[in-house]
Amino acid sequence: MNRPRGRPARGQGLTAEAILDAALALLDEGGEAALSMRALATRLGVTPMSLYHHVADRAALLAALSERIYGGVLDGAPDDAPAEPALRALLLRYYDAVGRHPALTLAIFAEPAAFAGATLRITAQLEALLAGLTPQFAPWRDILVDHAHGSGLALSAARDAAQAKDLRRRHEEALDLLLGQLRATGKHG
Amino acid sequence: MNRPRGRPARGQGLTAEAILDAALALLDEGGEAALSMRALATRLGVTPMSLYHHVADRAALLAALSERIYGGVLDGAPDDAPAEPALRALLLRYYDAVGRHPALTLAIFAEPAAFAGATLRITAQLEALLAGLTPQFAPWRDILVDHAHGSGLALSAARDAAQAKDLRRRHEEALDLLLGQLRATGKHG
DNA sequence: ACCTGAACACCGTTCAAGT
DNA sequence: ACCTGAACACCGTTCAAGT
Repeated sequence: MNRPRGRPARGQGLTAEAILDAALALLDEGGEAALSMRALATRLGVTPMSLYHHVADRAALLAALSERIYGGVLDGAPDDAPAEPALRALLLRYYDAVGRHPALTLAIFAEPAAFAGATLRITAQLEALLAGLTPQFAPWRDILVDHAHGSGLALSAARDAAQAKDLRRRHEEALDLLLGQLRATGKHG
Repeated sequence: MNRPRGRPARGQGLTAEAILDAALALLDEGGEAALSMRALATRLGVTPMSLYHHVADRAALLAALSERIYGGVLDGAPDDAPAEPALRALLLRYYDAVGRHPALTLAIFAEPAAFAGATLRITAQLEALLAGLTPQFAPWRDILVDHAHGSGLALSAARDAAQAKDLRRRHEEALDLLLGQLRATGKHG
């Protein structure tokens, strides 16, 4: 394509924000394979190399997306709420984040470098809440996180919105089953 | 490279077996990114195109690997054993398969076509065993499978064999915690 | 500072040709 | 039947050059 080279005349050039928006859209639409630096550049109407002025490389792009999506999971959580409803709400927000962006989640699983920021903070918050409910917080932390992951990823196989809603309802029931067990264990364990 | 072209003189040419062995080794050593058709061909001392006479494409290769690894999980399970120990043994064999080949597991997650054979049979067997233990088999099936996945994948972050062993012990404890809850639920639920 | 084209070392897969 | 080289349409990333 014959695009003018050099810096564009006006100030509205490429931004990290716009790159992340487009990258997330590619990921959501076509899975990890669809998110290539070249496809991303094409979608933004730019050459692939322009991207490297705003993100270090593809791994950093995934890490930034992880921060954007999973960072939001911890926002808006009142810290004066009782532990159990707070735990339940946090887990459902996490499940929803996984379910909305399964390809991102899978990509992060394979990219240990992206497993640094928001996901660790979520785990820490989870542990803090669990510590107030049961002495055995480590196994419960794993069980609950794994369940959110697996159940959220399964959401991507839903045929339509109705089935997705049904899956979410069943996830919520299973979560309540687990939280009921946790409550029983916490009391006499 | 100057390799003789055409069919090799003796009968010991490339086999699907040898391709799967090498593919699994690449996957285990370097993750999904390391398993390219070209790297696989190089490791086997062959041109990339030779592979296509034995496997349809990369997706079929992953599906065949899935069948090899997860097919073994169901083998050697006596069907006259009581449901609970049979369930426990099946889940631990599944966990071990995931833990031994995390990259394969992750690759299959992203490749819906590979989610056909052995994994579905494992789920079916799990459901059959659970049906004898609790009326609520669907949520427990999800909880137990998700836990095996998550915990097995976490195994790949272990620094050494000692830590891996410790993680496995903790997984087993968490599994027994869940099975204890399941037993309690089954009785009065 | 930010964008460009050209280049390098890769991919998966198809095709026509060898034996 | 099974292997080959050449080709096509892709990758991520680096570099030197433009404005």
